[in-house]
Formats: sequence, C-alpha cells, structure tokens
Amino acid sequence: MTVRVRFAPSPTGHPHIGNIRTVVFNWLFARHQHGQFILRIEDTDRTRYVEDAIRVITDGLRWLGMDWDEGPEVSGDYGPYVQSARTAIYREKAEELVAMGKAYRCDCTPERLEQVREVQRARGETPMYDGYCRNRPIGEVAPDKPHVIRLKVPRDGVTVMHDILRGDITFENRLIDDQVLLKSDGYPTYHLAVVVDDHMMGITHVMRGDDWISSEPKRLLLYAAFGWEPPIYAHVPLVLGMDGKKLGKRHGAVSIDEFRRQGYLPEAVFNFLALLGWSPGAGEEQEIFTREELIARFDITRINLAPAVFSYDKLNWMNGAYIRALSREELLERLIPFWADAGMIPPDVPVELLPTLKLLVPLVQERLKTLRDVVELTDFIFTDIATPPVEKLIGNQMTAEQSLEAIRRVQALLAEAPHFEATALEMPLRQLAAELGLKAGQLFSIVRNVVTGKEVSPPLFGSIEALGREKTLKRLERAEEALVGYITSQQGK
RNA sequence: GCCCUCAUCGUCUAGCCAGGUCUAGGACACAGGCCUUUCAAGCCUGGUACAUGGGUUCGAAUCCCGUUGAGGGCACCA
Repeated sequence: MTVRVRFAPSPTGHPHIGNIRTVVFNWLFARHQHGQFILRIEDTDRTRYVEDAIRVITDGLRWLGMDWDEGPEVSGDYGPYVQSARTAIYREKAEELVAMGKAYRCDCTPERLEQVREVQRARGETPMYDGYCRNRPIGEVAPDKPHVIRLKVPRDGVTVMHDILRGDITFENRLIDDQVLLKSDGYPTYHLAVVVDDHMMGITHVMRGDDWISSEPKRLLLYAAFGWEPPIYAHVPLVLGMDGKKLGKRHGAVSIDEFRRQGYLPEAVFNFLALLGWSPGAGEEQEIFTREELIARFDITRINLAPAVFSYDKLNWMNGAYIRALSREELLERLIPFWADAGMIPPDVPVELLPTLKLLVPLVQERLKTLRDVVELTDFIFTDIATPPVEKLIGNQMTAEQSLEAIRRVQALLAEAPHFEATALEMPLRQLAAELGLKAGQLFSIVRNVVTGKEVSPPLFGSIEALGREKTLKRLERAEEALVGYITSQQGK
C-alpha cells in the first residue's frame, strides 16, 4: 500500500508555525515511506476566507522545501484539490445519506438552537442538538427550502478510534451531537468534506493536531454511515508558547513568512520543527540533521505525546549554527536582501560594492543568530555615524590628552599605511600601543568607538579595512576635533 | 459543567513498550573558567528533573490505580 497523507489548511490567514510542525511530520513521513504528500485547500467557510492565503501557504511550504505531489499548482488524479470546487460532490454525498435514512433535513433556526443550548448549559449538560427535526416525518422539511442536513448519530453504544500513537480511544455515542453535514448555504461542513475527500483521494494516514481528537468520533460515524474504511490516525501534540499556552501571536513570530523576514534559514527552521516533539532516539545525540537524514530517520511512532513549548532560544542557536556552516559565498548571497531591505545597499548590488560586502561576511558570520542581525552589526559601514561622546573617546585609565595623542598617532599611521588591509594593519597598531605605553585593549577600544561608534563591534581591523581609508580617517579627524574642543573647554574652567 | 489527551532538568528531549547496566544521558539557556582588541565562536567545568499518593515486585523513571496539574474539545469554524 502506498502511503498517502495530506496537509489540508483552510485559507483563513497565515499558516501558524505549530501547524507547520505537523506538516513537517506529514511530509517527512510521506517521503520516508516513498508515499505521496497531498495539499488540499479547505475553503468551505466563505465567511473567513482570506484572499491571498493560498499563495501564502504554498510560498511557505516551498520556502521550507516541502513539495507536494498533488494539489494546487501541480494537479493530480484526484482533483480538484480546492474544496469550493467540489461542492457538488458533497451535496450528492449528503443526499445519499438522507436517502439511506442515515441523515435528515433540519430547518431549526439559529435562534432556537441557541435557546436549546442555553437551557442545557444552565442544567450543566453538554450543549447539543435536541433532535427536534430528527423525529419529524420525512418530507416535512421541504428539500427546496433553506435547511441543513444532519447526521443521525446512534443514541447508544460507543465509537472507538484507533490511534497508532495512543491506542484505542473510546467515546460514548450519546455524547456525540447530530452533526451538521451540509450548511444552509449549500457548503459542506468540515466533517463531511474531510471524510468525503480523504476517502475519495485515497488518504491512508491522517496525522494532525490532537485538538482534533474530540471531534473524530463524529467523522468515524460518518465513515460508518457511508460504509467506508477510515484512515489510520496519528494525533500529534500541540505546540505551546513559553507560558504554556497554545502558541499565538503574542509569543513572537508565529507565521512562516515572519520567520523568513526575521532572517531565519529555512533549513534551520525545518530542522528545529522536526525535532519539536520528535526525536530519532536510540541514544542519538546529534541535533543538526540534513533534510535527507531526517527523511531517512523519521519514524512516526517516535513522536512524543506531551505538548512541546516552542523555544526561540534554541531556534536562535540552531539558526546560528546553520549560518556558521554556510560557505562565504552562500552567506553573502543570503545577506544581500537583508542589507537591501534595511536600505543600506541597493537591491541590485553595484559591482564596486561587492568587495566591501565580501570583506564583511567573514567578520559577521560567527556573530549572527539571524540574517537580519547583519544590519545592526554592520550599519556603521553604510551609514555615517555620529562622533561618540567624549567619554567614549577617552581610553580606560587614560587622560584626555593621552587619548588625543593616541588618536593622532593612529591617524598618522593609517594615513601612511602602505597596505590598507586588516592583516597589514594589526602589527603596526599593536606596536603603536606599546610605544604609547598602552595595553592593546586600551588603544583599540578608543579606535573601535571612533570608527564603529560602538563599544561592541565586529573585529576591529577587518572593520577598518571594510570601511576604507578615507572614511576611517574622517572619523578619526572628527574625534580628534571633539577631543580638542573638550580639552580646551576643560582648561577654560 | 461534561468528554478526551498528556505528565523526566527553566526549555527540547534520551531512557519507558520487552522493570535491575539510571548515584537518570544529550542539547538550548544560565553560571564560572580558558582563549581573546570588544562581542561572538570554540573548548573546559558547574547547578538544576523522574508531579504526588498508593499498589505489583527481591527491585519501578519504567507496569497498575487514585490524586493533582497542564493542554484540548463540546458551532450551519476548521
């Protein structure tokens, strides 16, 4: 039997990273089993439909490197793969159930239903349909008047769901509602559409969030009504935020495109997600896995059952590890859009700028947690900086006069340096520090502040080289002026 | 309220199914140290966990039951 799994999102917004984790499991399972991964759009709720959502979903999947064998944009033998294009099928199936006496028409108003539920809640009962239309004679609810079709759920007995991760889960039928299958607008509910589609599309395994467990007996009863074999179930735990609540917007980035914009590498996100609630086990201590390794090792039965908290700390570490493993050429290529987005370089990089960028890459590579960090780390190269306040120009345990002397000597040295390169600059500057009776750190800290405007920066000599002689000297000159001004004002007192 | 699920360091987890090799292993984070022009990266060291009560057993993180806690569900939403 060929494994066929699906991801069936509804286009109601940006896909949530917790859901995407479940997609990763589905995709890895399909690829491991040499099966098929199907993308199906569940757009039966036209009130929540969001225009661009399908494209956002497909872009997100592609960004993470997850391809689909059937679905929008690739077609397949079981289409259409968008539920709004399949409404005739659902209507037909719902009518079949009515004809078989396994479902019935209901024209109760929303107001009456709410009233019924109100009373039930007041009595502490589980709110559910009271079965008013279930017992009316067939034909009393006119087929051509607005109505819904409900499933006639058995009033006794139990429904058992077998889950390959959790074993058998038993539900009492008397607690299961007479579920609406077809809404009054002619669209199917999720329950009908998913059962019909999973059956007709030959889905073999349904892997999804465990928030679906409670409602699965409704669908199992539907399978039974149709006389169809249900798929194999695997309910995976939810992803939570640091506060233990279901992951949501207030926890930070939650949609794929946010992670992309924040400078996370898709391969890092994929790796991280695969390990969120799953592990290869067997004493394995490796954490960084290639896509191929994950496919080869993925074992659905090793999915953890406890909900997992999404740790940005660990993702940041992993993203940094992936960044460090990139070749310089590749990192440069990935960095360019982030520099461009920040307005530091034009999106079409002029050739004369390339040498500078190439110089910067090794300087920042092991300092980046995300690609976007490069902006903050290198902005002093692309934008003019304000001359730092005087106290930053005076070295540790040094006088203003000593610092001024140091700056002047550095100026002279850099103005005359035959090779304006990091490696050629380091020794002379160290010698200068010794000549001035300073520790290297004392001198470099002044220069760092002058040149980068920061206490903390990428390696100093590389930064100086990348900035270039002209700009470096200019900043030194301005610092010199500032110090002179300060010393004069002090003397005046 | 009713129903369902889950429970190992702060977090992700290994170990649990086939009880002893677990004075519970790894990773992230944290603390200290080394390296070092800052910050990183790297290396070394450290602290922190089997929710709780009862069984079963010579022996339980591992099996069973209760309790507690957490999460989810109870729509003409998916």
